[in-house]
Amino acid sequence: MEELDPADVTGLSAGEVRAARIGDVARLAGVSTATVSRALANPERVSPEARARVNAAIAQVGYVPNPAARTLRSQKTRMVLVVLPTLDNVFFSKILRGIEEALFEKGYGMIIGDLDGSPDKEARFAAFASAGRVDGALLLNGHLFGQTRDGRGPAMRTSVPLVALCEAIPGASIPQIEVDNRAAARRMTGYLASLGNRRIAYVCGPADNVLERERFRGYRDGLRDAEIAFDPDLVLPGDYTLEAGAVAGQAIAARKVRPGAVFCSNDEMAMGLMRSLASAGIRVPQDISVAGFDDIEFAAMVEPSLTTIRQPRRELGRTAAEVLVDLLEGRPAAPRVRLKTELVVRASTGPAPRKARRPA
Amino acid sequence: MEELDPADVTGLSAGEVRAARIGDVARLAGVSTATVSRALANPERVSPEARARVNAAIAQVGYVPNPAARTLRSQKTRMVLVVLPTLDNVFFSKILRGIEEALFEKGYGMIIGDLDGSPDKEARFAAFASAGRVDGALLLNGHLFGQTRDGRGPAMRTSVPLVALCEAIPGASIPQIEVDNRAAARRMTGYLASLGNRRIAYVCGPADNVLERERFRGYRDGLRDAEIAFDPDLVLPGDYTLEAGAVAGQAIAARKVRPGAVFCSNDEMAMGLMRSLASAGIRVPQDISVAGFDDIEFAAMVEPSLTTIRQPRRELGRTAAEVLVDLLEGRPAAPRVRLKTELVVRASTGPAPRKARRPA
DNA sequence: AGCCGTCATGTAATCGTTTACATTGAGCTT
DNA sequence: AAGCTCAATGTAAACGATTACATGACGGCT
Repeated sequence: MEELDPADVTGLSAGEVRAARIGDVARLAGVSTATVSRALANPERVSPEARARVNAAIAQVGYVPNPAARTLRSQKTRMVLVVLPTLDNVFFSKILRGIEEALFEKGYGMIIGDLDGSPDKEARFAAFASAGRVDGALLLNGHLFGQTRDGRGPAMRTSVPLVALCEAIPGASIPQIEVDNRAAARRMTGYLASLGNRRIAYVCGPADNVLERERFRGYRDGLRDAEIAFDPDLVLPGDYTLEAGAVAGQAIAARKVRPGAVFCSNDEMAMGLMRSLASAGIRVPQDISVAGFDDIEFAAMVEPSLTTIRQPRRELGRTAAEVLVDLLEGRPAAPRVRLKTELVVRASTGPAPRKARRPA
Repeated sequence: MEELDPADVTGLSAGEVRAARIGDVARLAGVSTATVSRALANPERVSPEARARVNAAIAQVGYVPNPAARTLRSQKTRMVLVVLPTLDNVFFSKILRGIEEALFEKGYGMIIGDLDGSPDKEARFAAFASAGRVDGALLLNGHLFGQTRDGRGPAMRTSVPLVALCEAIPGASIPQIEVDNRAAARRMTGYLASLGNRRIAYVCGPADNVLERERFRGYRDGLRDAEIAFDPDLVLPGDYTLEAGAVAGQAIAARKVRPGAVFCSNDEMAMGLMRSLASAGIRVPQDISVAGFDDIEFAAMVEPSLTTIRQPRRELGRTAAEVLVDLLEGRPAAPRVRLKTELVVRASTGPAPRKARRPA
């Protein structure tokens, strides 16, 4: 263990009494503040000699531009607000990481807005954004950000560039980065059918969720492809939590005639469901196949490991951040990006049980 | 599905052409800008009549103070930087949520700094903080934030209030909010011993991690309590990831003489380890008991469910944020807070296997 | 030689607040 | 009635950058 000087343990203490300002640099370099500013923003507009003197002066006094002054004058914050339904969900963490990475590279900071199911917070974040504290926002929720119930956001004044992720907003005129949820769900349903299943249950996410609607549509597409009639009794409610999956699992376990496969709209629910089935003595995949969606880290680690749809989460975040920055810096931005998914077959799915198998 | 006007889908468009300024409010209310400013910051310092007129004017023009101007003048940003090792870890998400919650209530915003193992980023975040973009910082990493290798942070000028969480920094003079990792690990080790185990393995976190050192000490304390000699062969390296746990599990499975219990320094590793053991046909808890640390959500959902130490993660975040705000607003701040942990016994631990049992 | 465009630089206005200091008048004291 | 205090308000100077506009020097062209 290294020795530490408690007085300087933060690394943030000491040094000059007051921070150097642009004027200090200018004086030291023998130029005007305008030249210093230009040397920083447009080096090519300043003579090499002046530039060198300015850089030397900056290094000497350890000048760091004051962001508040910059923002006040230029109206640019180099900050992005990221609005998400909840921080408390592994699904978002990797996306966030992708966002953070990309923003960091471009010199932007990230401010997190955790909605946490509260409309209150939504309004406050919207006000925050439109008060000019950020240059733009990334929306990971499918709602119409900043709209009040009466359809008129009173705090909204300035137009803030937005990019939506994950839960595409239908008809919205803002760029959207998404995964083809519908096609992926269709593919998974088809795969479950190909195992010999005729009774394929579906555990839903929240009904008001745009992304969920897409997945559900994909499920129905897949049934149609396999010429299986849609059966509302095989659709169970859920809300993307482990608990909801557990509840759905209990419901299924309690049934007399069970589905041969259950497609859960996300991995957490699939895991909760498998847990309930195990408690009820139902074997996966011998008695029932279970599939999820998202491919979170734990999906490979549960017993049995979970068949699921892999989404390029980090990529999703990166791309969204890049598109937003393009937008912010006046470059043409892709209006809509679709990223590919992948069907990951693991141990939680297998041939349909005999009795549930499609007759010849 | 509700009908949307695509033109106003963002909720952020339209309205007045330019945002109202304090001068507009002042003119409308028939007072000076100073009075408006005071009515906002210290309502009791203006007459009730003036206050009423100001409030009416604010409502009428939809005035929102410009944060950059405010910050420039007052040197307060009402922003806090949260530095963490990685966003990509469920352990942090609940802490973050607690932080976000508390900060939000106090009217502060949160900026995320994901270190992602890069010293580069650390320096940049430190520069960011000391450039005055935040009022203070919350450290979820055990490092000395902002110190460069040579011990002198060149970008560091101003002293930024800090509060450390999770990985306490020994000898540091900043407030620390922590869990008694050592006592908790001791307790768990004692519990495993009480099941009849003499050979209790330990899977480590990263060696340079302060919190890890505490847990390891607790493990040794626990061995001593049970009068079990410390055996270095029973200590396996790890880094808090699922993969590291899986590797440790393979190592253990390959041994001729196996431990009766394995205490993993976090839940992810315990889950990876159980996965490997299962693949090797070793039964948990009949052949080996496995315990984790943290009690992440998934701990209750794996098969078998995991015995672990519950940490009040959200509370941890909340408390840290509150202490920091106290510090920022000049109130006396608690120099050190210790939160209680809880031993959660689930299905992954059970009586030691016969042959491993302590003689008489 | 005179004119003009270009380049490098400087001067000073500007961004929108907060707040130190000044001013006013009302109410009290002596 | 003069003097004093205090509350309420106003005036104007910061805060620290960016940037429109002005300036001067230089070189090329006619």
